Order: sequence, then structure tokens, then C-alpha cells
Amino acid sequence: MKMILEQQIRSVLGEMQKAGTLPVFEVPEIRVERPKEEQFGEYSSNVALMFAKQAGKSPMELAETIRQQLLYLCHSESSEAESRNLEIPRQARDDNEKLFEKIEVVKPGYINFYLSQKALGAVVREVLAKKERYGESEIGNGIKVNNEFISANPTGPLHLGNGRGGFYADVLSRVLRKAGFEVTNEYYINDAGEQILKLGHSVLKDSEAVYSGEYIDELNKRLTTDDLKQKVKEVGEKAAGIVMEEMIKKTLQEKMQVSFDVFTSEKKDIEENGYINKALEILRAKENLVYENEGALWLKTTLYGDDKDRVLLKQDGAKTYLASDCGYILYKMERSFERIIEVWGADHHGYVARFRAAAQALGFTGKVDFILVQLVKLVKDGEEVRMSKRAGNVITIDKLIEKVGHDVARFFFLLYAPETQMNFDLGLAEERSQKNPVFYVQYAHARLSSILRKAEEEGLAKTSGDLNLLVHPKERELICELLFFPELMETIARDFTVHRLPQYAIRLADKLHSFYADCRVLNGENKELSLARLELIKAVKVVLAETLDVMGIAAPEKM
RNA sequence: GCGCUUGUAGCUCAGUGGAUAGAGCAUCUGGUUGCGGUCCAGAGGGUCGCAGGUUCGAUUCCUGCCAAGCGCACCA
Repeated sequence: MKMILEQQIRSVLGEMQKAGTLPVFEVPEIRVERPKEEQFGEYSSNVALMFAKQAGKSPMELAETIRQQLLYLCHSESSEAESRNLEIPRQARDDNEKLFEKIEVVKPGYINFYLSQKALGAVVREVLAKKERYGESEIGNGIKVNNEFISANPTGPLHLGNGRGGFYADVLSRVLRKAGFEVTNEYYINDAGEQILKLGHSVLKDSEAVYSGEYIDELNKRLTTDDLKQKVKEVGEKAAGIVMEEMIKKTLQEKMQVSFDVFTSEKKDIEENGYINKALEILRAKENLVYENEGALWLKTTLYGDDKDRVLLKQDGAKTYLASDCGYILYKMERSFERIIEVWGADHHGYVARFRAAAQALGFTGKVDFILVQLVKLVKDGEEVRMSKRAGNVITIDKLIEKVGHDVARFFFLLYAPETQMNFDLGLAEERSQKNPVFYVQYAHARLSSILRKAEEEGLAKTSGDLNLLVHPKERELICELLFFPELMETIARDFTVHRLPQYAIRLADKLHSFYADCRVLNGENKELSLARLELIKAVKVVLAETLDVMGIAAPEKM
């Protein structure tokens, strides 16, 4: 709908330029937006403001001219342009009705569009016809996306930052799939580096111990057998395996309810399969990409915008983390991913430039997107709570979910943009669970379910109503929210702003509750109206359930 | 010192090159004996960190400054 309008305005401008009523100038971008206030209609465009200068007309004058042309287009029988792409206008046209009730030009030079009753009814029909497929699109075009997230070291439990990034990326993958991308959710297990030795020392509780906590005590009991006592690396590897299988995976599946398609092991999949060496060979084979200096092998990451070049092989010949990542990138390339998403803790942002450089150096031509998730700051009684892995006083995502419940934790973390350094007030954690807007949204769904159950009992559920009766302002607002859902999904698939989703859910629930207060659905004096409202209610339920489902949150029939 | 991120209502956070800057919580007022009150309606509360600049128009873009967080390894 939005795109159709943008196209139409563009073509109108084009026609005017051809006809000579407008000077010829570049039209870079036509923007049709959703106005902030309902009184300004369902859609709005500021093109006239943008191009007034180049057109040599006042914004109001230009807007009015465009409006006239658009009206002509809408009414013209021969115009196929607007009915080509979407059900709404096509259906509206089938009924020989226009798409817009009115198009207005307002003050500084806005053009505001108000949808017709027919078009609104068509939205409800479309939702009911498509059901849970409403909101799907093809913008992803089957592109293979590798979505790597969490990837926490297998040295301890997942913390709140892991949880935040995990939920965010998990939901992103669902949105991308609905938008037609082929997404693989991947967890990279760093089981080959220095930290495995540290884990080994910690489990053995020797002088080089780093980590502590109950799980370390338990591992100590299980692994400090006579034959293992001196073998730090072996202990570390065994411990890492246990941490991964018995702690992290459990948290992911049972507590967080995120699912991964692939767990890639640095040791088994990358190192032992020779990907690192293969990557080094590829880099060496290219002109001027690597060089030796002071006995180390360097990658010229500065060629791709990094501040300084980076070491691949140390003086002693050992591989750096970057070398290992080169192997990993190559492994992803071999699996023919066209796009890579990396969700990292913001404390790793310094690594972004060299990762990008490495990908380019290896010949990866697709897009690499980074989502840098800020760590979660814990606050209690107005004071920041300092946590340290060494001290073992970390609040884990497990503990949080146990405390507030899965849906609340998920919703809370999804609500904020990843780059905000959010404060999480521990003291308010439980209280927050009572006040969390997720219940507001779920309650709306339960309320809808309840009305529909009742309608069923009264035998009203099967008959369909006349959607032209839905003329109440609250009904109109509700339908408009339904109309915006597909646009929302596409927006998120483009710019990864997952946090728009819970915000949308709150707004939809809000409109529903408000509608409910003013518009009686059942047992009203007008049975036809009841039937029409039932249709609307069903559609709202579909979209609300879908929104919750994409977020991975339950849509309860009762609460 | 350099770099990245952030600075919007009492608190937690949305948002935008343009129409009176929004939501939730908190505070206050009113409604609702219900198709589930886990609700609805309304009020108060803002120099959009500060100062310049670009623009017809900046909270949004640019520069400088201030503050907070995080980085700045031949660690991972």
C-alpha cells in the first residue's frame, strides 16, 4: 500500500515533468509515511515540501497539483498502476469503489490520504484469508543468511547480556524468515583457545584458577580424578564439553526457548578440518594482503579501513584469534551464505573492523551486519551492582527467568534497542513482572479469545458480517493497526529494529482495549453490527497472536 | 591520548529533516457491578546534554565541548 502510493506519486511527478508543467529534476526518494496523528489520515507524504524549491512552486501549490493528478489516477478506469500489486486496491476496485475516501492537502504542504471504507474492509478480509501468513513477504528472496549469536565461551553460565542478544537475534531470525530469507541460526563454540586452559586451571583449583562458582565446585568433584590431575588442557576440554551440554544448551532450550540450527565447534569443525590453514593459504596467495614483520605474519586489514594491521601468526607460530576467525569465515563461505549477521556484546566493538576486513580479504562479497548489544547494567536500590565472573556473583539469565518468567524476561529484553545501555533494577525485578506490559498484551489476547468463545456458544461464530458497518472511529483505528503489520515486518527485516515489535504489540493491545470499552461486540441491539465486529475481532486476534508468536511469547486463551 | 556507543518527562525507554516531541511505570482525577476491571477516559510533568554551523525549517545532519559506558594485545 505504502509502496503503491510512493510509485503513484513518482509517476505523477514524472508525467508532470514530461508534460512540462514541472521542471526536470532528480527525484531521489519519495516518502510516504504514517502520520503521527490519526486526524492526518492513514498515510501522509511530504514530497511537496521536499521538492517545492526545485519545482519553483510553493509547497501548497505543488501539493494541490499532485493531489489533483492522484485523484484523476484513482478514478480513471484505464489506470492499472495501483491495482497491480495488492489485494486491497484490487478488491476495492472490483467493487467499483475508490481506494481513498479523501486526499487532503494541509498547511505546510502535506498530502494526507484517508482510506475508504471498502479498503478498510478489505484489510480485515485479507487478514482472515491469510491467517498466520499475514505479514509474510518475499523481500528476502531466498537469500541465505547466517545469523550467529550468543556464541559465549563454554566456560560458565550465560549472563544477562547473552540473554538480551540471544532473544533479540532469535526474534530477528523469525522476522527474516517471514520476509523470505533462508536463515541459519548458529552458535560458535570457542573451545580451542586460551580460555579452555583457564577453565582447566579453575576446575583443578590451582594457582592459575580464574573462574569460580558452584558449577566450578561441581566440575572439580567430577573431573579431579587421579588420572586427570596434571592434565590441565584435558580437564579444560572435558569441562567445556560439560558446560556446553549440561548448562548452556539447557538454558537455551528450556529457559530461553531459542533454537539453533547449528553449533559450530572451533576445535572440531574449524581447526581439525584445516579451515584455518586453508584460509591462510588463500590470503597468502593474494597479492599484498599478508606480510611478515618481526617474525610474525600480518594481515593488511588497513586496506579495508582498520586502524592498524593485525597479526595472524605470532612470532612463535601460534595462531591468533583472528586467524581462527578467518577459518570460520571461510567455513561460512563454503556453506554458501550470502549474508552474515554477527550479534556481539558491545564490548567487542573494537574487533568489528578487523572482522570485516578479514571477510573482504577472503573474498566474501555479501553483506556483513553487526548488532552490538550493550551489556545490561544491574541496579539495586539505586546503586549499580558490580558483577564479576571471578567472584562468581554473576546474575545468570537462568536466575532471571526463574524469577520473572520466560515471557516477561523475553519481552523486557526485546523492548529496547540493542545499543541502549539498559538498567535492570534487581529490586524491581519481581515487581516489574506484575507491571510488565507483556501481561497487558496477553490479556488482550485472552479477552479476544473469551469473546470468541462466547460467540461460538451463541452460534454466531460461523456467520460472516458486513464489514461496511465498521465505521466507528475505534474500529477504524484498530483496522489501521492491522494494515500496518506487514509494513512493520518488512521494516524490521530491512533495518533489524526488532524492538519495534513489542512496541507494536502494546499499541495493538491498547487499541483493542479502547475499542472494547466503546464498542460492544456481543448482545448489542444491532445483530448485524455484532457479526461485523466479530469479524474484526477475529482479525485482530490473528495479528496479535502472530505478533506474539514472532516474538516467541505465548498467546494465552485464558489467563 | 585515540576510537565506538549513549545523553529525550521523576524513573525505564520510543521516535523524527518538517504539522502541538510520544509510551509504560510513578503521581493526581474521573468512569466502569464486566462481551474477563489484569480495563477505560483525562490531568500534571520536557530549554530533546551544552555551544556553534548547514537548511525555508534541526531534537534529528555536521563541528566543537561536557558527561557516562565500553574498547584501544603477537588475549580470546
